Amino acid sequence: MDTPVTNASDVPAAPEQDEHVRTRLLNAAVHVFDRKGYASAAVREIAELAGVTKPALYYHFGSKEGVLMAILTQARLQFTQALEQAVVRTGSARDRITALCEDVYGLFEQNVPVARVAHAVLFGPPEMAPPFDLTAFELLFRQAIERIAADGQATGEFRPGSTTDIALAVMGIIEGCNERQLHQAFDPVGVAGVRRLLDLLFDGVTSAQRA
Amino acid sequence: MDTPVTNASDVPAAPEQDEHVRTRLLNAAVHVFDRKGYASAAVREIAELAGVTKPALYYHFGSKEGVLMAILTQARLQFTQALEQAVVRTGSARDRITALCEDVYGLFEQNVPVARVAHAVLFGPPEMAPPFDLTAFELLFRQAIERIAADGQATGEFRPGSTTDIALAVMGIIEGCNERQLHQAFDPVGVAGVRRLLDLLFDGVTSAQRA
DNA sequence: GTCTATATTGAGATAGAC
DNA sequence: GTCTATCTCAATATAGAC
Repeated sequence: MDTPVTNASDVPAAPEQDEHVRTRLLNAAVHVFDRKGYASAAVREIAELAGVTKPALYYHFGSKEGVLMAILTQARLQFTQALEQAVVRTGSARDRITALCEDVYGLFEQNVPVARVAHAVLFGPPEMAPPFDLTAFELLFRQAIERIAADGQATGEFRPGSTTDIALAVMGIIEGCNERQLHQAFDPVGVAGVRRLLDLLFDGVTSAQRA
Repeated sequence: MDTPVTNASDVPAAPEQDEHVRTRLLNAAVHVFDRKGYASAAVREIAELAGVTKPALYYHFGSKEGVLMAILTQARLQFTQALEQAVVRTGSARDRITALCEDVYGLFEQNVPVARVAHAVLFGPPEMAPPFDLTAFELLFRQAIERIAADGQATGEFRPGSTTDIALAVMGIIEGCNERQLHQAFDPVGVAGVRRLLDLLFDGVTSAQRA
């Protein structure tokens, strides 16, 4: 409220908030897209939430679609970068897969609104938003698991078999956990739950392994 | 095309199709909702696809929302009924769970458009459509698996542990398989894939079970 | 860069004839 | 029950001042 205005040289008057208008618009858009859905979201509401008016939004992003594209581009970059960093690890194949999955789960946990918007676009109708490839994340994730699984099979830690099947099983479990934190009506399983479910997959449900 | 018109007593003129208007509207709505999404779907397009005009739709369903509700109500009934029938089975716990999952996967496989619409509503923004409880299916599915898993633990077929964890792992794998057939860009794994992934969970990924 | 004011289009819903 | 014609309103986007 009564913060003194610093007369920095190239900083224009931003009396209320330090964030740039562009950032405020993006945050507001994520919030509104998340609650109303992209199609039902009103540009007016986004602008008001950001404390500006509609023309400011159109000045920065060109269109409502442009706002969504900016959100998705940023999210895709952030997620893939975090995934690439998480891939390089040492230890047993089991521990490496577990750590990777915990990272991915944590990534969703700390970005629930963006993840929900991205999830809606990924699984939403193709004619709603223009084509935006979000499968890169899925591919990166799957190939990382497949590579670790191949290592595990080479050392004898894992039983032989299709590494793609292993990756699909792991990703299914993680996807299930992620959807439980994306959906309001379900209780999130938490990181501990992720580890328990993965242990189940590694060790098996039955009491005796078959031939 | 050239089917002779039967002059049934109380059947009004339906020259082109035998289906009642209500059914044609529902099918058309599923198709349009699936492609455009509920919010972006135009009532006019639904009516045209069904071969009628807008007032006919409003006569039968009252509103665009009413059409969606009719679709979801019918889908929920159909899915829960099929699930209840699939639960009662005999054999080992492993076989019962596998058969149940194959049934659920097949249910989605044979109703992809409806499943996509339902999935979009379930995971879509809460303020878009009025609240419609689709979690009943999830609950029914989970409890069925938990019950079978408890049986398996009682007979010693399954290792002791949380039956909820077993259910969540199984459902995650199935949900992953279902999403791969709901999404256009992924290759469906098929029923054979479902079985392979479940085998992986039952037998475990590692070569030796730990204490 | 951001505003006020407005253009323009499209969609949900309805009135009333048949 | 289904149609033609229309109402009403909200939403994207823009023009032009400052």
